[in-house]
Amino acid sequence: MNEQANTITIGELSKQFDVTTRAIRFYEEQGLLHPVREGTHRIYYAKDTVRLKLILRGKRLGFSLAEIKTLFALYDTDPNSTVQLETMLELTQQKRETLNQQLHDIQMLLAELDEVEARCKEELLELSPHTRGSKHA
Amino acid sequence: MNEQANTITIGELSKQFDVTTRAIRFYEEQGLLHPVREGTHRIYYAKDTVRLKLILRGKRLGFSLAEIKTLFALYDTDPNSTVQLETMLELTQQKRETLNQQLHDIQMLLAELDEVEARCKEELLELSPHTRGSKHA
DNA sequence: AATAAGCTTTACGTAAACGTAAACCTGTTG
DNA sequence: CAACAGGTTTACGTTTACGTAAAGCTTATT
Repeated sequence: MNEQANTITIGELSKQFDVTTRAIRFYEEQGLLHPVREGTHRIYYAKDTVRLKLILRGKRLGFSLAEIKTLFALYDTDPNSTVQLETMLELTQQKRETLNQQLHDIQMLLAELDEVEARCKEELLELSPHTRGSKHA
Repeated sequence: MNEQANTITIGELSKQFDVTTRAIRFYEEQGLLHPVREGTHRIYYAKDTVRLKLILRGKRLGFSLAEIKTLFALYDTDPNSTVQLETMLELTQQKRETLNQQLHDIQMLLAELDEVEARCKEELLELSPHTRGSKHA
């Protein structure tokens, strides 16, 4: 009867985000997740799933787990130290630059994909002229 | 006096793009670069530097070298096969989806950075109220 | 009680992307 | 010619991010 609503097990979390339990435990090992224990078992709250979502987003952007950890530090910083706050602002600035660089890169790549596609479709038209409706060559 | 204009050595290429010569040779080993040989030495033409630029851009976006290689295949495809052209279109479509996902991820992250920054600046103001012009706490 | 499903830790294996070192060649400059 | 800068191959080492067992709990169900 121990069903604490809004908590889930590692298996459920695993299915929700389509990552292995091994990966989830590894993220914890690296200090990216801090599930509560119920006996020996891990239980995850909503805030943990938010974290996991952020981890996966970071990974999709090519960030290392270490980098993601420093990003988390931004959120978790104790807001009582002026120095820490200023350090944090520097960090956000750095990340911002990285992200803007990536934005630029993506736009370039998308443009190049456009070219390739256009070139490609042209040649397809040349290869099958006047044969409206005929699929495959 | 062997100065073929518009060709460069591996060392020069290395400096231009701030990558090690080891990395450059590794990319060649993986089939991403194909420099001409002059005796035993590698020489690079403009098209090679373009390739390297693309490699680095891909890496910044978190693509693996293998994925970058398939991207290159898009450019190099022989435009005589309808099947190949269609395969290519599928590939560009896939990459496009990945890139759009990344675009979305970046926008989310940037928004979150905005929040962190705002929160952070507010707290800095609270910590040093009325003390206009005073740096460092 | 016994079995299965799901959890736990521990530990060795692996692919990717180079780093680093050794040992050698080659062109040129003092 | 000797030394040095920069190139070459070969090969083993390293980090990251897990995969893949193995072997043993724990909890629900039969």
